[in-house]
Amino acid sequence: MTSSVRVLPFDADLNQEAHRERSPSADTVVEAVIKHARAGQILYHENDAAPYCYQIITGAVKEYNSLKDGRRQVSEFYGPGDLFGVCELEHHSHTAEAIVDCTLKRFSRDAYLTKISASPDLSRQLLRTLMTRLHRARERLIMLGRMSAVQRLATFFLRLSNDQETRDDIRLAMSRQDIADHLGLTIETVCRAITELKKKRIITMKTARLFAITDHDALSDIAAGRETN
Amino acid sequence: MTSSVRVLPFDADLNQEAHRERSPSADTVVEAVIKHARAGQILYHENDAAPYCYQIITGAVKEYNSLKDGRRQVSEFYGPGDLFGVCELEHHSHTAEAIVDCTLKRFSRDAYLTKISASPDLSRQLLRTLMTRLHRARERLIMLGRMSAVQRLATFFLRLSNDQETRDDIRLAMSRQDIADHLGLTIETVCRAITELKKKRIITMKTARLFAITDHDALSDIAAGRETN
DNA sequence: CGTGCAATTGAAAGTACTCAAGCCACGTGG
DNA sequence: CCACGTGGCTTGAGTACTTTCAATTGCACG
Repeated sequence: MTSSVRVLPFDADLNQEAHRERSPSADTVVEAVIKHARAGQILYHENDAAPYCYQIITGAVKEYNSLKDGRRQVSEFYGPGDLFGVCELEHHSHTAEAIVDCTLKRFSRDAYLTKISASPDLSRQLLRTLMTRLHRARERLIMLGRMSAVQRLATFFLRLSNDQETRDDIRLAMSRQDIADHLGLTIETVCRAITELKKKRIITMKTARLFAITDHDALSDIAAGRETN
Repeated sequence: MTSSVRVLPFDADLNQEAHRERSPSADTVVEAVIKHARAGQILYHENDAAPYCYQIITGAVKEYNSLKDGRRQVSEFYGPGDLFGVCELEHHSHTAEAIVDCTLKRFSRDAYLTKISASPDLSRQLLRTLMTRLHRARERLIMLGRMSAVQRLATFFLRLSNDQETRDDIRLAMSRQDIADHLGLTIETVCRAITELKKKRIITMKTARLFAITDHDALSDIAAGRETN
């Protein structure tokens, strides 16, 4: 679920609507160990040495940075198939935490990178992955710098919807707080934005963590800033 | 000047204060052509094919995305020595525009990337560069998502100061509008934030485009959110 | 010494935030 | 089986900060 950062083979086009990166098991490249993590468990901290990277089998993980005042910036959510923990230098640049119970493949980051850099093809692919991630981070810059609360939420929901196979219900693995930390908002503002979308009958909340997009076009309009008041 | 994205050799440490990437002339890698650009000239547009990348000899360039409503998000400013236009896929993901008259080296992006991916060492370096850029983009996410106007400006000024050799006066190549577009603010808010810093005697404006940091510590405090009202 | 654009300042409006209270689903224990 | 407590979510009221709109000032240039 959510934004994928899968690594091999890389066949997404940056200019496509849904630019996803696909990857087969990372253990086709290096040997992996299966790990389990309970909800809330931290896989690694910001500034920890980075011996391993991970691929999610089931569950969901958030990656964030903490500020001294306790606020957090969630840079990415990862779901089944997603690979994370590779795109850093010797030390992790953020904290990774399971948001629900997870099953993960863990493998050596060094072995992986060595394998990668030995092959021009693979390194080209990893380069592309990084470029895509960079591109996305910059898209998010626009979001945080220029979009209103409802716009951000609409954009976020659209991405969830894109990343998901089923066209219907969307399950939120993350809490309101996590969403707020991702969108650069407070939890209250997220709630109010959700309420606004509900009132306009653009989305329907079945439960707090399960909803459906009723009017996909209207949601796109809002995300794009073409309000159809 | 400003945030450097130099490519070879890469010896910066991500966890250091000033994480700069150094690079000798890019033409040590592939042959280059000298180009001139006048202030305001666009080097390439968002979504253009990306046959070339550039290295600045003199002058300054801004890299931005435009929104349909005319607003812009400036993702990066580049100055002498900086290399740009490499870290994209087949198409440029932003527009590059000279903000003052520039002298540039232009060279083939393909040749450069091919050369790079042929060498495990070089590709490792480019990987590092990309990882660093990604890290910076995520730092900026925190800025746009969580910081107040004055905090953003303080952070921006500190970065300018870090990137500059001379400890004293800092010249702004970019307009207030450019700064606003970079920080996710309006031009008026940028002015007011500058005025605030002036009033607190933390900076001194010699002219609108030339200033000095009078109280470096206070500026750091503000940037970090430790207001010493 | 005008002209024109960039920068600055002021006043009013808007949006998100803070603080605080209410709601709801769920699990625990009487 | 129900009261109670807990934690996450939602709503309300008031505040703070940024934006918007509208002048005004300042500076470079002809």
